[in-house]
Amino acid sequence: MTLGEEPAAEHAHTTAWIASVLRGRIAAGRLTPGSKLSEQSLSAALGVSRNTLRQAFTTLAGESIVTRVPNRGVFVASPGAEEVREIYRVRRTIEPAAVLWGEATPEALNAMEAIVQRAQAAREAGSVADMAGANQEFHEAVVGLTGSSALRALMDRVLAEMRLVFYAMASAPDFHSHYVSRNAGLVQRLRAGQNELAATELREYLDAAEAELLEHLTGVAQ
Amino acid sequence: MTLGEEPAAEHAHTTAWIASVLRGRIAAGRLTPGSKLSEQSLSAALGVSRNTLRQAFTTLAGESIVTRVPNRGVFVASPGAEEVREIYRVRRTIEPAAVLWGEATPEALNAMEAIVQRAQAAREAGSVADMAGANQEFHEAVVGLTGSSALRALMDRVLAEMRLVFYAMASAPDFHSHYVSRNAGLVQRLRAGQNELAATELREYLDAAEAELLEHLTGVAQ
DNA sequence: CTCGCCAACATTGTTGAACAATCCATACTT
DNA sequence: AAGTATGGATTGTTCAACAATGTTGGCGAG
Repeated sequence: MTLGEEPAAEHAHTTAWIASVLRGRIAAGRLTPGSKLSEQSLSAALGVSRNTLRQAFTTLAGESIVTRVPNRGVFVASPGAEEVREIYRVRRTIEPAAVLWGEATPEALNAMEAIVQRAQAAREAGSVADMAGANQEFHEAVVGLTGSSALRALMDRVLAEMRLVFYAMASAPDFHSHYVSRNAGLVQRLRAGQNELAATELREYLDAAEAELLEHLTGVAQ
Repeated sequence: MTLGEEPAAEHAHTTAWIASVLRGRIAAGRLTPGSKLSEQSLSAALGVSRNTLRQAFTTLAGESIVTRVPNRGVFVASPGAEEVREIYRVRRTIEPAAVLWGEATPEALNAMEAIVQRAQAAREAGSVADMAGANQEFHEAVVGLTGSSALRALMDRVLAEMRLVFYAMASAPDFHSHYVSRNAGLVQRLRAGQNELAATELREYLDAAEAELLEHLTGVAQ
């Protein structure tokens, strides 16, 4: 739990294990955007060969969690304004499509409503992290309506990049709380079978979120 | 050295180079679905170390062009019925969304129309390969309307998997020719600003294509 | 004093060999 | 003949080395 790495738990795929460890550290904010991941130090710290670490790097680079600069090394991705725009291009495409054409079964809607309630509870408790987590879970559930694992994986990557955006921002504004009630409204629309209305509202939602994020991003940095 | 691999042109990123070579061979059908990619033979044939070949494998596995079975090796992916369903879940989500909400600029429409004409010419010339290629290009252009490189990359992967499906089929039916005229109609709808109609027609289009493919697939194999 | 060149250093990219772990196939035992 | 044991082959991982490239510092010229 400290800083040491002692697991040494022989795993089938050491490379996948290492990749997941790094993914977790980045997601948890222990490795901030822009940090350099030195092969030498990391291989020593994790107790694996430089070679397997390298393999883990290629998988993480494939997930665009990490960027590779030739002969310079790998760095934790530090998304800027352009990356944010790209993120919302993706979200504005697949999320409304999911609510419009996805299979909103009663079970799926119940699960989404449960997530919304968890987000509301977290908001009232003042736990920003939990609220942000529940919010991301909600949007993942939205994409899950398509039933496609590939789209879900893409959304995972996009949300991971979103987390990096938040870590890269100096000041962390109250970004999620505005949107919790909108999520609740979205579920209601879907329950009523008003999919088209839900889709257009979600697109406006995403437009607003992107604008807010971009404003905060360009206002602080660059 | 079987057939011509002699370049040995020192490339900046050997691993990326090797990955693209394998990608090309698979796309060209020289490596058919299910084939085993032996580390020993391939590393010798390509003139690279087993270690770098391994790294190239991880990138290809990330693109799901290749599947890795622990302690058994890597094989060219051989998509079955379930994979086809997944492919069309993705396509049925992002392609209609692209025509519905994407920016169909005049230049983009002109480019799409040019692709359609190339497909028609190939059909009349009887060149199935060219027609199939143009058809895939068309759908890539459709996704390109979103302006998102990530969605475009996803579509690339999906189309690569589609190619594997065709290679895996014993008999190659005339699959694409039915749909060339539909593509032309789609462009017309977009030119007229009838995006919603275009989207619903595209969804029906994709439904029909999936059904036809599944029928041929389950009829022949399994 | 500043600018540009140059050499030493550090890091990454790639290779080859080695060993453990696992799977497959053959041959052996009962 | 059926099940089991043994051997070989392939993959997974590590290590040590070298080549290629980037960085850093100092040096001298202007």
